[in-house]
Amino acid sequence: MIDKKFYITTPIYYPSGKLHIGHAYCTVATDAMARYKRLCGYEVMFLTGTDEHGQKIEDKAREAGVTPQQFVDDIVAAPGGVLDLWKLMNISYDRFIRTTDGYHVEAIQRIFKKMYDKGDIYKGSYKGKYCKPCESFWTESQLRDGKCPDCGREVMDAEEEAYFFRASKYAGQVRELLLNTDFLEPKSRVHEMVNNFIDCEGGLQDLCVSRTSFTWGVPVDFDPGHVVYVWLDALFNYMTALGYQNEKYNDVEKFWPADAHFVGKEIVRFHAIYWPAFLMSMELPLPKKVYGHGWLNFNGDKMSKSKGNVVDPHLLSERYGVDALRFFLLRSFPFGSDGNFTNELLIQTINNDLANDLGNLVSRTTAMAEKYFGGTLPGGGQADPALDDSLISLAGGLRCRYEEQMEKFQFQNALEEVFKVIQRANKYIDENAPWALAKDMGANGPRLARVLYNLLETVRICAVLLTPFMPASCDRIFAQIGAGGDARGWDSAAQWGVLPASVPVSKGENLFPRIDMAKELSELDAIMEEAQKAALPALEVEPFIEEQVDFDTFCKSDFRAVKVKSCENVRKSDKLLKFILDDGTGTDRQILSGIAKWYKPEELVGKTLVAIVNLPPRKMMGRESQGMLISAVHTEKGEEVLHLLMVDDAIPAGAKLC
RNA sequence: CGCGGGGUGGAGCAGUCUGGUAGCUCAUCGGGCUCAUAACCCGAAGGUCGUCGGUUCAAAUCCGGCCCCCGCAACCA
Repeated sequence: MIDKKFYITTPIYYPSGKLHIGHAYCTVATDAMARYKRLCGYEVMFLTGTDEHGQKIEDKAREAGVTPQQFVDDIVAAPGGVLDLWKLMNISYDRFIRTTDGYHVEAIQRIFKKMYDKGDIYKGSYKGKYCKPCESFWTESQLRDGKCPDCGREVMDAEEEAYFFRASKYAGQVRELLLNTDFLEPKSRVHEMVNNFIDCEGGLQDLCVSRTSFTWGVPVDFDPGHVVYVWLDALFNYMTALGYQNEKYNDVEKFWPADAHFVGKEIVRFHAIYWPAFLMSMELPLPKKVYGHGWLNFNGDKMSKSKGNVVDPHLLSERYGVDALRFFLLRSFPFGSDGNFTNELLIQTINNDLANDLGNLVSRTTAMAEKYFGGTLPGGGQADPALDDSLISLAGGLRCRYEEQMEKFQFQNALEEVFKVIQRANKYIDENAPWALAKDMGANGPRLARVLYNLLETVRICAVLLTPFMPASCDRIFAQIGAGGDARGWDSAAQWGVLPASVPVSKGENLFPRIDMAKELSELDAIMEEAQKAALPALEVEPFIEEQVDFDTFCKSDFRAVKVKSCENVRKSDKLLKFILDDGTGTDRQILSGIAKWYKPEELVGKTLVAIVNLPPRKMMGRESQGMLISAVHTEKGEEVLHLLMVDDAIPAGAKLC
């Protein structure tokens, strides 16, 4: 008997902030695969979730003034959170695991103990660098120029007691697994893993699996002070969610080993090396496949929060429809390699594939069925093999070609096959010119009915196969062409003539409205620029200078109170203001200052300011500036803000500041 | 020499493993059609496949040198 079970997972995402298009990409791919397998008749378990422990969450929660649990609850379960996003994107997960769930925590403790008892986990020390003021522990590679990446100060050697997993013991077995099986795909990732982490100098390193420097994690129950460090905690989610080492669920027998873990390329290492090693240690079967997909760049640049160029899936879903976004992600990029996300490509794909080809095909077909036959085709019809055969054979063989690509996770190619058929159908309309046939319904009615029927069948088959990608839109297509339940299934996608001849057809609203590219691009740019600004820190000040200045040097700077006698814009300059100042000497002092962006000249006249007066004079725009006015500067939302230092008008001109 | 990936008509990509007429989508130009969402269909122009050398009857494809871009090496999918 064929095994008709299928277990597939996404990574569990780290909820330290809002999820972005990259998370959506992986999840949509997994969802399409899960839906495809269900369509094929498999009993599917589709797992996703969140990885909620660790230092970063602890820190972020402290910043936000809430407990770590409140912090992750908010990001995961609150409106606009992870659960909402998956609901919005029509993600059909069967189970959602949070690593803070009680059953998972207990299971991890049992697993940790078992590995410890077996000797695969041992106590050692984690050598690294410690920054005392920050109370932070860093690895050699985390340092920036040999100093603390947070504060820039010197660090010292330190040791932290920690438990380690004896990965080295399994290095040989893992190496075999990677090199001699298709456990890890795409193949190109295999060499990267083996060369970098197994065949490297020193061989596969043991993995640190506990920490004492923070507390937000699964406690090691037999050694207080230690919490289980991320990967052991996180990776076993794929099994605890089935009920491994806990009583909450009971599906290990049924679904383990997993058929596929979809993961981003940055965590391939953990899934391809440590995960199998953990399982070997526990003497458990290994998953059948780890698939490392690529990343989406944005306009050729890596997406990152600090660059502020992350793409928001909420925004795009709301603007263009969830199905359009889902389709775009899987149609445009080969799943195994990086893709370059651009707004232009998004709109282009929606317009060309969905609006022009698919939407318009459905639209013209249903419109003609209504127009010429009142929505109900007469039975029979007149076939014409010379005209019909190439369409029918292409559509008839589609499921097979599609399946071949889907089984390899090549969504892009599977969709390509579907769209070849859709394009062929548009061409078929041209070849048969139904509008010409319709001019003499008496003579051509049966032929016309047949032509339209063939189109409906083609649309139906394509819609069945597009269902995993665009479930809601395909339902609308089925409704328009009158396809009932048995005309929507996997078997029916390989059969021609499933729709009854007299099926009721109705032209509904346009499935995918065409988008005005120029208008949309400029609006999107504006929105993203806005978002980028919002992502910048609210308030920033210059880092303090570490180096000390000796007192004598400081005293050499001559700061004086000065009164503004006049102030005007400098011609041909949009930055400079020219000040004539009373510095108490009786001789006017002229200073040029690049602050026109912040002040109007007239509002400064009469003010008492502070200037350094013994700087060497300097020419600016042909005028001499004899000193510099002192301002306070900081950055707000990435924008520089400046305030001139204004002091009490009771202070006489020329008073020295010291 | 840390490790990987990539450089193919104007743009974005496939093809490279398994040498043999260089393919797709978009954009451009010309034509057709009017059922349809100014959509659809046909045709054309445009590439010495980063570079230099080697193997071969034959190289985008195999081998070697060089140049350029990107990623990983640290909890961003």
